[in-house]
Amino acid sequence: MTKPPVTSEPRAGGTLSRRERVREATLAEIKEIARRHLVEFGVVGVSLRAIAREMGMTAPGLYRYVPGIDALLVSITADMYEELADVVAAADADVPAADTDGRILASLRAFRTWAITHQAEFSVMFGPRTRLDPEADISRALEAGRRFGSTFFTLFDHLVSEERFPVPPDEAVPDALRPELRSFADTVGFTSPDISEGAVMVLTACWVRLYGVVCMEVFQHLSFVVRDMEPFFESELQNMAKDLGVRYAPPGRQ
Amino acid sequence: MTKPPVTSEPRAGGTLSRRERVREATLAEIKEIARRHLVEFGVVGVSLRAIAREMGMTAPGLYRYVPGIDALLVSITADMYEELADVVAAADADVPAADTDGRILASLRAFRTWAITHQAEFSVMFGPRTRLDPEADISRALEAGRRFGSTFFTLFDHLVSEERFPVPPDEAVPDALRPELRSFADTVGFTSPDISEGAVMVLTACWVRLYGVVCMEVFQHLSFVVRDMEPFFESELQNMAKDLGVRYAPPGRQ
DNA sequence: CACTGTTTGCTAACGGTGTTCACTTAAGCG
DNA sequence: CGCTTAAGTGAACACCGTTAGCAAACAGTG
Repeated sequence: MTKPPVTSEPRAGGTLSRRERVREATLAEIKEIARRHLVEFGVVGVSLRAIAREMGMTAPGLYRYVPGIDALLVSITADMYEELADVVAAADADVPAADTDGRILASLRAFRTWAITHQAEFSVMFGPRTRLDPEADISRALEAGRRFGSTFFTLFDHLVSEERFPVPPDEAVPDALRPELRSFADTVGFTSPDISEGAVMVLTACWVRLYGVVCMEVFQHLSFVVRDMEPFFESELQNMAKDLGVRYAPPGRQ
Repeated sequence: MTKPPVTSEPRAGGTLSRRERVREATLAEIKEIARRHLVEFGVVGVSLRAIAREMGMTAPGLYRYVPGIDALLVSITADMYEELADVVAAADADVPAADTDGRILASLRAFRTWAITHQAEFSVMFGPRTRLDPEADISRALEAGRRFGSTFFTLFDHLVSEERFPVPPDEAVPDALRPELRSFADTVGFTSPDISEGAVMVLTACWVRLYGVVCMEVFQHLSFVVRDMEPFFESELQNMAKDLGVRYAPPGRQ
C-alpha cells in the first residue's frame, strides 16, 4: 500500500481519467473546508474529523487523500504562499511597467492588505512553526515563497541599476554579515547575480522593517493601545522609500 | 463553588498558612512542568493530563488549582513576560548608569539573547495568539509587558533630553499617525509625559526594526538560507544607533 | 456478460485530549 | 475531638489522530 501524495500527478496522456477527476475534486473540497476552518477557528481548529463530518464522510476515509493532518496543513500552507505570490504579482502588474516607484508601493501594500485580511493564513505562514512538523516536505511552499520574493527583488534590482540610492560600499558591510548576505542573494536567485553585498544589506533592512510592522499588526501586539496600524505601515513605507530613493505617494483611493 | 484563581492571594496577616503554602507549592509545580513541556514539545504539547501524570495525580485534580488549560497558558505567559522584563532590566542595570549608550545596546542584546534561547516562550509571547483565547484576562501579562518596555522608554527619554538626534518636527508626523502615537505614549506611560509625537514616531520605528529581525530569527524564516542571524541583528542595531545618535560598539566578550 | 483487481469508504478500536460531576478521603480549625 | 472544607479520584462525555480489516463500488478485460 503506497501512501497517497497530497497532490496527485496527472497521467501520461496529460488528460485526467474520470476517476482522477473526482479524486482531484474531493481533494480540493478537503482543502477548501480545511482552509475555511483555519480562518474560522484558527490553526488549532482544523481537524480531520470535523472536515469529514462536514463532507458527510468519516475521518479515516480522508486518509485515502491525505497522509495525515500535518501534511494537509503543510499543503494548504503551500497553497496560501502561492496565492500570496499571485496577489502581489498582480498588484505589481496593475501598475505601468515603467513606474517602478508605483509598482514597489503597490506590491508592498498588497502584501500588507493580504496579511491583515488573511490573519489566520499569515500566522501559519509567517509566524512560528507551532504545528508544522520540521520533517515535512515544504518544497512547494519554498518555491512559492521564492516567487513571492522575486517580485520585490526584481523591482529592487531596478532601483540598484538606476542608482536611485547610494549603495554602501563593501567596506561598510560588517565582515560577519558578508557570507550571510552572499548566501541569501544566491539562494534567492537575484536577477543580476553580481549585485553588491551593500545593496543586499539595504534590501534586507527594508524587508525587516516591513515584515516587523505587518507582524505587529497581524499578531495584534499593539491592538490594545493602537486602533489603526495603517499609519504605522505607511510611515514605515515612507521611511523605506526615502532610504531607497523611491518617490512616496500616499495610498490612492481606487 | 468559586472558580480558583491561578494565583492565590496571601491572607490578611501577610503570612501564609500551611495550607496556603503547600497550595502555592503545588501551583508552582504545575506551572514549572507546563513551562518545561512548552519548551520541550511546543505550545501544542502542553496538556493538563500530561502534567498531572508527571505529578502523579489525575487531570481533574488540577482544576483545584487552575480553571483550565487556557488560563494556565495565559498564566505562564504572564510569568514569562515578567521574566523577560527582569532579564532586560538586569542587563540594563549591569551597565554604569551614566553610560546610556551602553545600557541601550545591552538591554536590546539581552532581549534578543533571551528570545533565541527561549524560542518556545517567545513564540507564544510575541507570535500570533493561536491558543490564548481573546477573552482571557491578560492584565498581568500586560503589566509585565509595560515594565519590559519601560526599560527602553526610560533610556530613550535620556536620548531625547540629551538631544542626541534630530527629533522630527510635528509637521513631519503624518496626520493619521498622530492620534495613534499619542495613544501609544499615554498608555505606555512615558517618563516625561510631554514627549513630542515626532520622538515617539522615531522610537516605534526603531522598535519595529528590532522586533522584526528577532521575529525572523526565532520563527526561522531565513533558516534555510542564513545560518547565523546575529550579524543581521547587529547590523540593525547599528542602523538604529546611527539614527538615534547612539555610539555603537560591537558586542563585548562577556 | 461475468470475472478480476483496484479504489473508496466504512466500522471498530486504541490512545490521546479538555472538562464536568459525584464522591471519598484527609487535613485543618474551632 | 468533631466538624467543615479542601484535595483528589473515577467515571463519563465529547472531542481528536491514526491504524486495521472489511465491504461495496468501480474500471477494465476475457
